[in-house]
Amino acid sequence: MSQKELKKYFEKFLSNQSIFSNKSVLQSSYVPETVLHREEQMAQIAEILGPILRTEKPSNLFIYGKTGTGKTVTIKYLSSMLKNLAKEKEVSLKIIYLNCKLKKIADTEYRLVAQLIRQFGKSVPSTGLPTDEIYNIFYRLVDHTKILLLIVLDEVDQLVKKAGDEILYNLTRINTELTNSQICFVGISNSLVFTENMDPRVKSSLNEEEVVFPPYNAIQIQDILRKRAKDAFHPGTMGQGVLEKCAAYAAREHGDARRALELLRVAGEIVERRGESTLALTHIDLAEEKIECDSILEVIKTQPKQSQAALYGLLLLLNNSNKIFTGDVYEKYRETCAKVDLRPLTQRRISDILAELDMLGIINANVISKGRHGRMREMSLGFPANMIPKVESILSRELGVSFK
DNA sequence: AGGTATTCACATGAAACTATTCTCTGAGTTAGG
DNA sequence: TAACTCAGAGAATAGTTTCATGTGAATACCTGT
Repeated sequence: MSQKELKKYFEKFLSNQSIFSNKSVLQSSYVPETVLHREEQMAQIAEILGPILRTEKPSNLFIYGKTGTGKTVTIKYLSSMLKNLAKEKEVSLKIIYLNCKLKKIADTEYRLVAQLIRQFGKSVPSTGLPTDEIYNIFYRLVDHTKILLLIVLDEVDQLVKKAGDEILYNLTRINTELTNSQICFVGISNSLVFTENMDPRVKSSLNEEEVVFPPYNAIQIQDILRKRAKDAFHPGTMGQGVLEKCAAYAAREHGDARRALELLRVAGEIVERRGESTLALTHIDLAEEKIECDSILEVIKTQPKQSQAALYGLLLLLNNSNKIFTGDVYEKYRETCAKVDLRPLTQRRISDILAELDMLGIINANVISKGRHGRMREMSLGFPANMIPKVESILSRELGVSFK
């Protein structure tokens, strides 16, 4: 491309008035100045956390609700409010928000405590210290001055799933060791049955109060979308029925507002890229397709080599029949390993990898029994057939082999 | 025919092992006074 | 003698392997009619 052409391209981009006036409003990290349709939950939480303002330790709190039901937004909103009030009343309050799902940050016991320490502005090694040492550092740090500490653990269920529930027990026990300060926990969980298979000791010490966030219905999502769209887009760029359609999509997925917002944002980006001026219904369909496709490709791309090789083997079998079984995949997998010069893993491990791919939605797997002929996974692709070429090209690039 | 027992080909679980990354410690080494 | 280097020990963590046990139903094998 010549320089002139390139320049023209950029100029076109610039002259093209964007339909966004403030795109960040649609990003998931955005905290709006009012939270709609969560009045009841806010009141409950405020009541539970209220004692903070009298420098008393409130009960530990658990918040349940599926994704996109406003848990995180609500708690972030309330904590900034609490911070301001505490400053007014001269209560020494510190609120720490941690997302336990973030890999390499807060997804194990050690890292969680280390991250808490970092929030106090002290740095600790990311590895090399024994766990109780890190706890001791934390104790000293917190107990140094009298302070009320509110720790918000988002997606705790992930943490417990990965590292067991003693973590929570240890954390709650910190309070008994402290003389000056006090710590209060707020756990946020996607799964409603999260505490069910937890150790009863942990349960009783942590789960003192709980608030449930029900899914939004279509009307409520419409309200939210309308409000955000007003801030995010220039007036007059929104086509007839677009918000309603977005809301309908999201409501179908257990009222996930985050999804609806993402849909709207991606649709807007499509409109922008095409140089069109209004967002129409067809863009929503395109956006949905794009989100779906992108997320799957992204997941595949970030898989370890071994998983990719297993998937590659599975794709090789696809041409022959629709029903694919574990043994065949393993065989093809070994062949690919030989081709790519990869040390083949045991069947045991591949079994787990296939289960993981199933969890990720890349494939669909069911365990079936063929009677005398054994028990195995019956697998099929988890994405539409028209995506196969894209997946194949990613895999051959990652693995350095070519499909035939 | 109807009922029971086998058997296949993995699934699923638990524990142990491996490799990597990182800190800390103390012995040995070096350079300057 | 202080500063520096470097190997070794110990931790956390992710990814595997090894060993052990579980599983659902098609088939083989009885049983009594």
